[in-house]
Amino acid sequence: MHYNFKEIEAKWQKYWAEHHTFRAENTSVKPKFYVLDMFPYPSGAGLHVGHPLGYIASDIYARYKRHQGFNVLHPMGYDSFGLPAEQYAIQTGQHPADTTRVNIEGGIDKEGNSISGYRRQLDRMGFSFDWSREVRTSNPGYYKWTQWIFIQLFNAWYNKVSDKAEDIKTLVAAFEVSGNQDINAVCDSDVPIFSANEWKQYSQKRQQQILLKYRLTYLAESEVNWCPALGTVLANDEIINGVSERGGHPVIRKKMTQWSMRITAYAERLLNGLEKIDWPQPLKDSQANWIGRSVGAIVKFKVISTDAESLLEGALKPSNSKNYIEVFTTRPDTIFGVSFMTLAPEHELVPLITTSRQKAEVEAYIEATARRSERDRMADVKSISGAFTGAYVEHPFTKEPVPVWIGDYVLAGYGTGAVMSVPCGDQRDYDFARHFGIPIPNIFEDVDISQEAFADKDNTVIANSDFLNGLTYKEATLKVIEALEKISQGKGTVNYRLRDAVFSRQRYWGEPFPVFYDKDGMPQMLDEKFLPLKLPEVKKYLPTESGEPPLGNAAVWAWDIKLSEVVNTRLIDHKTVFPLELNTMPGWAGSSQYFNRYMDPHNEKAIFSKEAVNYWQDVDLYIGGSEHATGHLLYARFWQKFMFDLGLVPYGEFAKKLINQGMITGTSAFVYVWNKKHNKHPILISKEVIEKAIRENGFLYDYSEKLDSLFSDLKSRMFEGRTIAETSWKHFNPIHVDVSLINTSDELDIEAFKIWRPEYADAEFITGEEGSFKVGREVEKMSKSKYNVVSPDAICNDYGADSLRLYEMFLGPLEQSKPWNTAGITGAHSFLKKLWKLYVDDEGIRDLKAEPSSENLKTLHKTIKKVKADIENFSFNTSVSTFMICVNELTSQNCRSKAILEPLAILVSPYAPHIAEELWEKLGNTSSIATASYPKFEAKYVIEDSKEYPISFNGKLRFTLELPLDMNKEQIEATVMAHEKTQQQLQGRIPKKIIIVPGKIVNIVG
RNA sequence: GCUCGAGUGGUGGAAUCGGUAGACACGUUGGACUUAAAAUCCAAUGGACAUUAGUCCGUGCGGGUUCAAGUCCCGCCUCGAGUACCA
Repeated sequence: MHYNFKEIEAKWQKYWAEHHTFRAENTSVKPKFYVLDMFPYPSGAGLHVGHPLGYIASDIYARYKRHQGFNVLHPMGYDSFGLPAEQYAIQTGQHPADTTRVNIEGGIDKEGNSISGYRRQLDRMGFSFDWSREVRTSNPGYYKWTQWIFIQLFNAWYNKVSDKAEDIKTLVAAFEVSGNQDINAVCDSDVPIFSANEWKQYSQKRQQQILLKYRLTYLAESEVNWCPALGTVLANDEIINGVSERGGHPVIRKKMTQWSMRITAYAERLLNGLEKIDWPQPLKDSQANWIGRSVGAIVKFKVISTDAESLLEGALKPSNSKNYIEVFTTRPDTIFGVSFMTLAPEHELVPLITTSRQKAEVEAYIEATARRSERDRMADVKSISGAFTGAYVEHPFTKEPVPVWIGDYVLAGYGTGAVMSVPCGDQRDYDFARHFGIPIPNIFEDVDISQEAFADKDNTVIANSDFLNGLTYKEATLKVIEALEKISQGKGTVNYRLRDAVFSRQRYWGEPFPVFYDKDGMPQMLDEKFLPLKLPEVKKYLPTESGEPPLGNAAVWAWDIKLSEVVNTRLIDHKTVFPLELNTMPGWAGSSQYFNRYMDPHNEKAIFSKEAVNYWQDVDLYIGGSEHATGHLLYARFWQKFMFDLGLVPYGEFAKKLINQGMITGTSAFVYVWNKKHNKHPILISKEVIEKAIRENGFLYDYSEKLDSLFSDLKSRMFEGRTIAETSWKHFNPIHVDVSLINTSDELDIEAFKIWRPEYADAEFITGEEGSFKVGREVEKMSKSKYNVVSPDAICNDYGADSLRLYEMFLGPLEQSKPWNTAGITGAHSFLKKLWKLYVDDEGIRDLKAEPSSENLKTLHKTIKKVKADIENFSFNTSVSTFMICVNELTSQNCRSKAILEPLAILVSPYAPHIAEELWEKLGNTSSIATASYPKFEAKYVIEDSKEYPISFNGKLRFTLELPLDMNKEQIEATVMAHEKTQQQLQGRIPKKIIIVPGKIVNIVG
């Protein structure tokens, strides 16, 4: 009986589905274990062999935990809202829901392509997912709860005193008692101070406007890139040199009202929480970086001189006495080095303080910066630009006037949008000062600032700074903050780089907001009991002609508060029928709580039941890509903390441990084409021919007369100051070849290639000596356009899922990126065949009644120990080697013992579950191997009584010597010194020193 | 620029605590079986010199610590990822 993987794999996949082998129960006496994968976006291209890497690792872990007696939750679903489906809909008019369904479930797309579907692809790889818990973010039954969370966020504010989110009602109650004077909340910066009485007298609309400044999700004006010609908002990377990538239309920066998430309220907790979770350090670093906590001070500079005095009196003073300009600085110790101040061009005070003389220049500058996209502005760091406003502020200590400039190196969105410029201590201030001829006072002791600024905090000694002279950075910072606080012109503060997250998208294929706008234009939440608010049908998936998002095309998209249902937009009367929100939620909305929904995915009454979340608690192991470091993984942590504040989940962090699997790259294949105009037909040259010619002759023209004539015109150029190899290769045009046309020895199937690429049907192929045509290979990202995509289906057909699983793990460390090379899979496949042969011969199951030998037991227990340790360290590649070693040893030991082979099947089962089930059954077991208990390691079988000692002389290994392990140092020394080889090495010399580490090494020095 | 990773045979990689560098596999070469191919099995495989021992060199580069360094320390180089005027 040979190893018929096709039959075996189909048989067990069917068995698992029919017996619900991997269904997790929400109540169990077993301990729980939650293994989660990042769910995929179901694209039309299907999975390639790179995608399942993480799924295989998590599946091995989940199966291992089942063998260990855990009740394992290992779910899978689809992040099925997203841009590609929408773009496809715009092009073809097909509903994204339909194409998405086909991408998941399989079928025929509009071009007649047969799509096998994610589900079938995943099933073929033998994953132990509990499919009864599948979620799809685009299903109304799922996004109902995404909308529900949005409503909870809207109904919450962040109380800094309790340091958590609270119900908005508690805020209203506080306003009614004592206004907002004593409220310490995370809110917009422009909240006016009001008393309880004032609050009560505000109109309904005014009250709502104020509350919006406190809510955890709120409407705010955000700047977007608006393209009037296309009638749409563009992402930064869709703009090149200020015009749209497609069509070249001008793009302007425009303020638009958008929903935002007040994630900044959680900045500190998101940062601190990182210490509690076992996530990869690089990922934690990048989150910490993204949050960007910096400690410094806010300093207030009084505006003292501008000809716009009336404006100062009239416009600045009443709103929070803003005849001061606030800056944020991390170096308050350098305050005596201030020689100017710079504001972002968008700073709200710029128009108010600019003098009439400078007005034209400042306005021109502002306009010029507004025209540049944010990306251009950031990309162009080198050129220095700015303008003087004509105004002066007063230095808080010296009382000297300080000129106020604007410059686009100051970002409106960070800190206060204004900086105190200390050119001697900051390179950007230094460059700006140099450029505009502003003085650069030096406030550092013994530092030369004639060439560049001095920013080395740790080696700072302050000078020329009044009461700060002689102090270090730390001392001066403390002292200056104290002094600023005394004169009420500043205070120590913490600033974050993290911005609130814009939550609106002008797209169709996303979650609709459960929001309508009342007669005042204020947002109102739908009552929870009317959720889900389903995505409406539209005729077109593009923005409307008036520039509204695609939902503006929906005919039935208004909310009737009497009927409590969605009605035709024509009925909008702003009395009982109101317009619904036209934006949809961004991609990360649906993925920010899916891990909790898996605990109780069919619950219609609640996002999940208390019982379910109390049992499953949190994710024990999460595996996914590092590209989500500052997106999904940060937002999900934010929502989890919010859910924790509401008392819905037991922990503020959703995943204890996280592993980033590396990317599997493709190995592209190239042929090299010489297609100069004087060729009658293209000439393709085998790589080995080119290499041989270069190796032997310096260059190709010596190798072939025919080519010589073609290349002669280039001869002279070819050697010009470059290496031969470099110049030579330049004259060949490499083109990608589909990797399926290449055999394991990198040889091209020429006939197949001619069929695939008819334009080369009459090409001349210059082959190597044995008639083979070798391609060049290079590692690149796996992508359709590079023809290096390998599909798991093809591998399953040719070698089976078990081979695929083993090989993907064998490729290298899970977290590392590594190239795919199909040729190598034969190693994994022949391992499985060898394994099979241990149990089965031509007739069927072998007679396995033999008593295990001590060698057999040693091999088995060595393997148990190593594989167990490897799984727990996520070192799956080395455990595959261990299996190979084990099977090689048992084969040469001629092992015929069930006592060895039965536990071995369990060890292999997490990695290659199909063959393990089949062998388990052949051994006479009637139930699935999935929950068989994991073999126990017994040290007594692996105890060695001797060791082959390496004997080194002066650190160099000269020979090895087998010695009993119970020998002590003295005995070892005596034996080694008496050995003839030792004497031979020493040649009569007396060793200075003899190092003996029992059980390890002997080193003789001298 | 900043932050974080990583550099080991022809290739993917192993070496868990400073203790025999290159496990395991691919590829290559030679052999067996076969009319032939596939499959399978056996042997060799870091480099150089010597081909009987044996010797030297070798983990990106240059130093250092140590009886002993891929591993630890100092200074560089290269590649990759993230981030980008963050005051």
